[in-house]
Formats: sequence, structure tokens, C-alpha cells
Amino acid sequence: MADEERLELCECECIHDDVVCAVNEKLQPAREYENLAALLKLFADATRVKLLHALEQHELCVCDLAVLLGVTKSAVSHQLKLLRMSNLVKSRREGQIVYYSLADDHVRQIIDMGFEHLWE
Amino acid sequence: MADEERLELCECECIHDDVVCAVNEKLQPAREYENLAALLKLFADATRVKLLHALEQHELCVCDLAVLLGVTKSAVSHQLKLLRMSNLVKSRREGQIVYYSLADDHVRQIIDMGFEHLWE
DNA sequence: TGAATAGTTGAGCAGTTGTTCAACTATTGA
DNA sequence: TCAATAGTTGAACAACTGCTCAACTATTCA
Repeated sequence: MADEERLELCECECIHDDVVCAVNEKLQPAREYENLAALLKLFADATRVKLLHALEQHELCVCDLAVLLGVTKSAVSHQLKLLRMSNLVKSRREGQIVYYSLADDHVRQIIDMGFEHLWE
Repeated sequence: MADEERLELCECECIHDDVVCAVNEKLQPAREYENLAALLKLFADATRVKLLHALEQHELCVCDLAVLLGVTKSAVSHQLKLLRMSNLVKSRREGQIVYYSLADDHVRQIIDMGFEHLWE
């Protein structure tokens, strides 16, 4: 690490200079934590995580999801837009109906990991 | 599933009755999604997830964390209280200094899973 | 005992989030 | 071509969140 950066970090009333600087070297750039938080934020809402868990079981259209979640189609559509833009779900249109499904397996893994923590 | 519940779910202008009801049987009770969302919400903030990632590397006191995260001790203390109450971190006091560390390995697993998704 | 320092807490504020409502587009089928 | 239905979108609003500030407690040490 550059000396200037070390100073910038540790010249305050810092208690464990050595440990702080060692840990700091192992951390990721700020941007990575923003991206990670933005990703995990998509799971941080009961409606949205239930929606994702439902899509884990079967592909579903907006109406189906609205019924399952007990909210309006509009609310579902807003959430799906978020999830689609974040590449967590994908969609295919068949006539008037748009079917949504999970884009990859990470969704399942993160939800499973969460439940595992809660249930142990 | 009880007939009444099925009706309650599907008597609306629901498009795929059968699929919706099958999926509904696989879903968890509402409370589970609230708990899961509450858990994952703790990772859904850049400061907090960086804090957890730092604790993954080494136990740290409040001052150390404040320096690493670039926020006040007060802000760190507020976040640590949240994380402590949720059993994600634990603390030990040594004189004036309180050292924080991760309470179990799920934190690491969830963060790693998130980074894996971002980096693939 | 009293000054210094680590940490905690509550109030208050700015910024964000999830929802509904109403208006819109897209597609189907008579 | 027009009505019906699936879905999308933007505005608006209430609820929530994360931060700082100021005041507090806890511990050490001279």
C-alpha cells in the first residue's frame, strides 16, 4: 500500500494501526461493496424474496405472481422490472402473457443460504 | 391444501390456477419471508457489508471500524448494535475497548456468494 | 477523585423505498 | 376495427433507513 494512503487511513486517533492497515489491504474497492449491497438489497424485501422463491418453483406470469403475493399487478411489475434490470430474472412473451423465470442459479443459492441460517 | 384456501387464492381472474396453487403449496409461511428479508437486509447496505467483510479478516474495535469505513464511531456503533441483536456479530470487552467479531460462518458464506455472482 | 478516552444512545433530518392509482401500450379475437 | 385483457409506467405518498450531533455511561490511570 502507498505510504500516503496508509497515513490518510491511520494518522487519526486510531487504536490498532497495524491491524487496521492489514485489514484494509484485504478489503475490496468501495465500488465493490456498493455493488454487493445493491445485489443483496434485491433480497431484502419480503415481497421480493417471496416472488423470487416462487419463481424458483416454476415460471409465472405477472397475474399469477400478483395472486400469490397478494399485491397489485402494478406492484409486481415494478418489482420485476428491478429484478430484470439486475439480471436476476428473465422474461419471455407468449401472446399477451409475459412469463418470468430466474435468470441463474445464484438466486436459489442465496435464498437457501439465508433460510439455512434462519433454521439452524 | 384446503378447498377454501384454494378458492381464496384462485377465484380471481387468475391465469394459471393449477400452477399457482402448486407453487403456493411449496412456498413458506409469510413470516418466513419476513425473517429472511430482515436477515438479508443486514447485508443490503454498503457500509454494513464492508463492516462485515472487515470483521471477516480480523476482530476489530469500534474506532478501527470507524477509520476503515470512514464514518463516525457513533454510526459504527449503531450498525454494530443492529448486527449484534441479529446475532451476526459478537463482542468482548477488554478494558475500555470492545472488540467485535463475526458470530458464525454464514456471514462469510452469504458475502462470498454475493461476490461470486457479481464477478462471474 | 477527576481527566481522558472508548463506546452507547436518542433525537432529528435528508434520502430512499414499496405501494397504489390512473393512464398508458401491446396483443388477441370477434 | 374495436373491446377485452396482460402488462408497463410515472407520480405521489407514507414508511423506513442511515447518518450526524450532542449528551450520556464505562473504564482506566495519574
